[in-house]
Amino acid sequence: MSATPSSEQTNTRATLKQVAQLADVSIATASKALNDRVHVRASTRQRVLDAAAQLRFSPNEQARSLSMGQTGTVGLITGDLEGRFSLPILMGAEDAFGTGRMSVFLCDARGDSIREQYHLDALLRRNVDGIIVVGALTNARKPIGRDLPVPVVYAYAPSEDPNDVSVVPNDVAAGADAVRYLLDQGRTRIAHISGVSNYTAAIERSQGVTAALQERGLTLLDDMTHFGSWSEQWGRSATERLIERHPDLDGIVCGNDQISRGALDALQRAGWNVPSRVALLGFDNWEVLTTGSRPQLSSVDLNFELVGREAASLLFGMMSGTVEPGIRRIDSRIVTRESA
Amino acid sequence: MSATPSSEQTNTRATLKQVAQLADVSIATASKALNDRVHVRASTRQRVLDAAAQLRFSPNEQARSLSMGQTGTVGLITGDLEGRFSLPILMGAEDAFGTGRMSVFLCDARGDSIREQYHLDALLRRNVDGIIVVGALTNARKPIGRDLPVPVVYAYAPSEDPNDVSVVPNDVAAGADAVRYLLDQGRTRIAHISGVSNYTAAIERSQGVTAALQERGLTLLDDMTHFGSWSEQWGRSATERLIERHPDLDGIVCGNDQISRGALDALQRAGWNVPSRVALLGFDNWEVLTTGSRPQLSSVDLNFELVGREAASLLFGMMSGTVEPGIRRIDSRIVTRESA
DNA sequence: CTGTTAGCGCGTTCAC
DNA sequence: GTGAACGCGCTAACAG
Repeated sequence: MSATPSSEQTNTRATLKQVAQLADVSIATASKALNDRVHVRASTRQRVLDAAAQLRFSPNEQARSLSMGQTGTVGLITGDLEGRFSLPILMGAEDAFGTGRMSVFLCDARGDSIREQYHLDALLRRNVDGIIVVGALTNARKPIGRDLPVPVVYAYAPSEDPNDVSVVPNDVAAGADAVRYLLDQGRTRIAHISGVSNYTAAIERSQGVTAALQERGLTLLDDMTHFGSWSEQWGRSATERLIERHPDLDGIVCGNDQISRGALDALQRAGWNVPSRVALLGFDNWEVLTTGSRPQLSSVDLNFELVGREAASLLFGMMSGTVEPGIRRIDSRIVTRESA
Repeated sequence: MSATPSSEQTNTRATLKQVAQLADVSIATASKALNDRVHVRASTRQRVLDAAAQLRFSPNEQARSLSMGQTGTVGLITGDLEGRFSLPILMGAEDAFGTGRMSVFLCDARGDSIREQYHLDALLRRNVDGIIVVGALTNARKPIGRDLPVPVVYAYAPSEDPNDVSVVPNDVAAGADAVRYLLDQGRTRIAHISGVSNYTAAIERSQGVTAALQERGLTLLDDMTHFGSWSEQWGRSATERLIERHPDLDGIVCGNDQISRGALDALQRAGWNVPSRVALLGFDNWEVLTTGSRPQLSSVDLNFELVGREAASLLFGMMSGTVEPGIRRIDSRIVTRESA
């Protein structure tokens, strides 16, 4: 068959009209039969179904949505190049929608607000039924538009406007959980090496960490969170300093898994065993980092898939009714490996 | 304004009809004016443009594509959960299409061929203008369908059918380049620790490695490629064995960056300096892995963005003409850091 | 130059 | 039960 030396496309798709002709009924009847509407005789319905099957008919969504007013598509606008956060969220959303029932336009704005507007316009022209905006950081962001004709849910980075609907990880609780986990292991001389100091995620986790310590009348080593960057290098250098100053150090809460890797490296070079002397607990549960090291790293998983799933079902709710505005916070879970 | 306690959506979008009424012309004239067609007086055109601006009109793509026969959308079906390969490809494709001109449906089939068919059907119902299929491995895969009504390009994993159009990294050349790079540094006692033995990527890189050594009358240490898994752990254990057997080892080509990290760890524990005693070169150039270690890892970048860009422009070509079938191979580039 | 007419493919009244 | 007729929003062919 397709033995043409160069690729070409001539196949065309069957139309409802053709199905109707083949079944010898009107277009209207064919439509009713296929959509399982009432007022159509069983035998007629069967003729139509057979004809449709024979022609491998499937309805043209363009035309269908033009008359129905719903497209069955949603837009996902992300600013997160790496996809570290937006892909799990996308997958969660796909799950919530049900495979194939709703199609997702993925738009990468690359942190550029002009490109973001461009994508937004394209999505509106295409009449998406809703939009999910995924931020690159957890910092609150400006709303993507005012009085849009479709519902919008903000995921990962909440909207600054309290009248919008947002879903984010619960960073405060995650920080507190991390500390309690270490405390329950009997660790009491705990340090916190975090990431960039103006990231909401870093700040809120730090608040949770501090609060959980206070609950038990404890404080952080150095009485502060050490902010720096999200890198292994920072984890290494910060840990080296801790090693010098605090021979009694017995646990570190690391701002992410990269910092955790750096800390592990520094501890091992100093001959401090992990986890027997110092326990290590990071955030993000990025498998390529956590399962490669020896010992493997325990980590707080922020459940991005759940964030996506919740965002999708909220969007669903807004499409067919009304939803309370505000920020939803999704709980995290600790994945135990060998470092803590 | 939007001070309602719960989110709702009532805004509706302006239609061409409304623009025409406001400008006091017929719908057809309005259409011509907005689409910059001929046969419309300058003053009339301006009236229409003003009206459109005032109503913030933008055309309904559903209706437009229904009459034009083109939707301006493409589908990207991927099986690669992590997005390690498909996201750069997606970004390359977006670039090639031009932001906003073409919208991309992202479908994650998760390696499940049933889900893949489901997504394919949905894309066809939505009348996408073309489809890019991104594999999870570089192994050749079965065509996604026969005689589809739209052009298809396979990226990363080529189609088994030589009449299809595929774009993949050039793994043989990448392997050869890696070895030549080490040879040019004066390394001659080179080992190759690769990944899973039935991955085309692993096999082809190995072929390139062997061939490039042969060019200079050399062979691999142990006279073979060491296959295993794509993990740090495998890199570690394989390297430990090499250290025992080959005190003259001076370079390792690692199947990916994770193996490279593992090798680095083993070498450093043995007190073998990198790069002065042993040079290390991996594949993939996954920054989170390569820039976190000390020394930072040099790596062969397989240029996934270029793969995506090429796939997109081939798709473009097929949409508006004809394209030679077959497999295109995209060249890699070596990113030099500190390990080689 | 402009307006009228006729589709694109489908869902949905409303007569018959 | 069935089918003709209309509309979704827009573009294209033809008259004026």
